[in-house]
Amino acid sequence: MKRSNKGTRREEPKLTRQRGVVLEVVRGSEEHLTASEVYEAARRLLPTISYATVYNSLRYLKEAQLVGEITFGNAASRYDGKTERHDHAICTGCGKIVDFHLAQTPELMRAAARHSRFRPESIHLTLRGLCPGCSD
Amino acid sequence: MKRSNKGTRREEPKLTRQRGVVLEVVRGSEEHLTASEVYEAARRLLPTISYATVYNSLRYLKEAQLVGEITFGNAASRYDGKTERHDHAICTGCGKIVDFHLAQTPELMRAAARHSRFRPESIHLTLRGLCPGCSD
DNA sequence: ATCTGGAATTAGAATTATTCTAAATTTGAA
DNA sequence: TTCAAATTTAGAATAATTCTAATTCCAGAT
Repeated sequence: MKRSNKGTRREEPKLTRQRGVVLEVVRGSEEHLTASEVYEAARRLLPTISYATVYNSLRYLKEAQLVGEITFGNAASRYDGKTERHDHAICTGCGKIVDFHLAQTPELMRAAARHSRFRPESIHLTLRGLCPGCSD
Repeated sequence: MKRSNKGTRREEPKLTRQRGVVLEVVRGSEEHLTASEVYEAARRLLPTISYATVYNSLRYLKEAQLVGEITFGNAASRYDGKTERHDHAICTGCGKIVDFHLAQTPELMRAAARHSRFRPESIHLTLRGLCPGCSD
């Protein structure tokens, strides 16, 4: 039987040309690009791609779990080619974002679920502080 | 000697009438209100208050550490009258936000700092999942 | 190969949250 | 009281994202 897929896509993702380009751009960057940065880069590979398609593709790829979306404060979302679960540090000086991995997140999620009485789905952890470059 | 106060206000906060009203509204609500909800409520207490002043006041109060700002995804910021450090769970079904307190956050912050090599300032933890009401 | 229906793409308009601007008002110290 | 600085105000401006409606693409059926 085929399951519904609300939020996450179970069926094999349909990678059109433009979605492929967007994925390639996100994966190909060391940094975490914004939608508009993705658009600029994607346009170099496929000049006819539209802004809307970049947004559509990013949403599609996110639901297919091929990219991650990072949101901080009210700033523009950034997209992440790394899909394994991980955490982020953001520099309060220059805005730089760094990935890292904390081993204790599974227990953390259980603890958070216990305290909140929520049925847990995911846990998101962000460190704010100064990156090595900004702390003199 | 008087210290500079970038981001946080050291001197005693100046509570004008409108700031007082905004603070009262945020503190007086069980929920975490958006700026526009704060505006609606504030206007009932002080009908001449403007939207811009609500935003200005929220920023001022946040810097003075009298309110907290919560941001999730690309949704509007919400404001929190509780200023002790705490964490949030957000329901992926209905959007409800619940506060809770995890004892291990100080160690967590140290671990995150070690992994990222950042000089830590604060740590933010969010559980996503289904609230009791939404998980049947 | 051609037709056809659904999905995807496109350009640009619309929406929403937030910040900015400039003028008016308030405040408080001299 | 007077004056400068801080605050408030209304509305315009900005920026990120979503929506709309028309067009194009593509896979499967004929």
